[in-house]
Amino acid sequence: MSASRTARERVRAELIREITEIARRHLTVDGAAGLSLRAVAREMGMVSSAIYRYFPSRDDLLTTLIVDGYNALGEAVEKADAACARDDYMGRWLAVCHVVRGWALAHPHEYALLYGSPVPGYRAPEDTIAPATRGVAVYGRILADAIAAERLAPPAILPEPPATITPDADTVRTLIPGASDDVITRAVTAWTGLFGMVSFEVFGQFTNTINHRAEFFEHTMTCLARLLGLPS
Amino acid sequence: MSASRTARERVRAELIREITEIARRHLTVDGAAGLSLRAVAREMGMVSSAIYRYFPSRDDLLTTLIVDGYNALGEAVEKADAACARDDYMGRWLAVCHVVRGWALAHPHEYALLYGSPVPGYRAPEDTIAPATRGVAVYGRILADAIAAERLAPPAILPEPPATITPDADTVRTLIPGASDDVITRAVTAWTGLFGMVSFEVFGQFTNTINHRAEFFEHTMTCLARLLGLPS
DNA sequence: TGTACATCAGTGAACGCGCGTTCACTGATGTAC
DNA sequence: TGTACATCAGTGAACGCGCGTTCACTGATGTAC
Repeated sequence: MSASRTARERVRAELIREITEIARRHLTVDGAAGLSLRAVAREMGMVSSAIYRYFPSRDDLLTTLIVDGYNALGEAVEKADAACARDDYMGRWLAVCHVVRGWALAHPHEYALLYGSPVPGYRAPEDTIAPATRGVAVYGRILADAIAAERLAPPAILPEPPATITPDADTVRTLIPGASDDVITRAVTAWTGLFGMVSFEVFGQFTNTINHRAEFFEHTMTCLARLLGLPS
Repeated sequence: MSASRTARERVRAELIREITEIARRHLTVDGAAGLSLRAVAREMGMVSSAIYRYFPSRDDLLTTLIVDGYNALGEAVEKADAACARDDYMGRWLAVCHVVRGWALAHPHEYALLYGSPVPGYRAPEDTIAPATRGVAVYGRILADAIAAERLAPPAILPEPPATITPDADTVRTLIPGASDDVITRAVTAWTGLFGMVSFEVFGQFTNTINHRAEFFEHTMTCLARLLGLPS
């Protein structure tokens, strides 16, 4: 009966969900290198070999965590953007910044998994690429919208980028249609600036130095937006 | 005899050097989490317990590697800066950027140890703080020199930072005497921008996107310098 | 509706591995008289 | 200069632990006639 097959499959899906949930929690305690199938199985009340009914290997579990992480962050970014007025480009950018920072602080080890040092011995499969671009796609749309509305006015304080980088700019341009090479490089600068700031905070580089981190972050993100030429 | 004590001590110092060298090489293969005293001992041709004559624990070895890493990078930064004309502030900044990037690409795992995700279960002792500031101290001196020579002219495209961050700015100001809160926040933005860019490249975020990385880096670092107001 | 068969989940033991750290010990190297 | 003693380096065995993965197996759950 297809109804009962579904029943079995639903239990199966639920268990997969439970395993990843536990694994994710273990991640936040021991980091990626310390993620252990046996420990997860123990917490599931299963014998360690039973996990292999659900994940063919430890690396597969890790891949699932990475994909889930990108999707969780990507979805949060999409929602934050969607909650803003379409023509409030600065507001949309800041909303994205805040949600990235908030998510990273709430899930530091997951953030480290996505944007920190690569896990030794782990090679990310193709499946991780698409979810990884969800967040940056939103960013591209904000800029593209601003360009289309002729509201992007980058201050003329910078030299033109060298023509060498045009092929790379073309790649990025698929995310920000209509952007000049100059805007593209500014956009990459701002985006890496966002993650540089978040990484410094999450990885502890601001300890004993910057303490009013929310305000600092807000202001520096505004700086980057101005470099980009976002209005207001 | 004090000469022979020195002989013994020199052998000892040499062995410590050799151990850290091997450990550093293992780091570049397996990452920090995979650094193993036993593996190092094996390569030294020693029995594993012999290592304990030189390092009281694995964490101590790790601390040594971190301190050495900060010192190596710090020294490289100092030298790169020293090789520039004192009043070529832009040149000095770019020299620092290039040496950070070059060192990170040459020693990705060491870079990850210093600026990547923290090693799970490892807590950095006080000894790592001083060497950690060597690089940023150079950066501060460049800006302070430019300010003193009245050559720092940040473009007036940014709002003033909120007064809340003044206490933090004061802390940073010990590194950049004479800087206003506005300059301080720009300086932090540029510095995190540098490390954001280097981390993205070293940790693989530019794969399949940015390929002319040296040119891209050079240009974005120039952008950040202009935001800072460095001349020429 | 009832029965024979196939699928699947989970068990338990095992393989082979590596790890950090401790401890009693053997020799060799240095020191003090 | 020679000898008794102290210091130190390195050994080898052991403790107790955890890991990923395989494999033959037992039951339970579903499927087809």
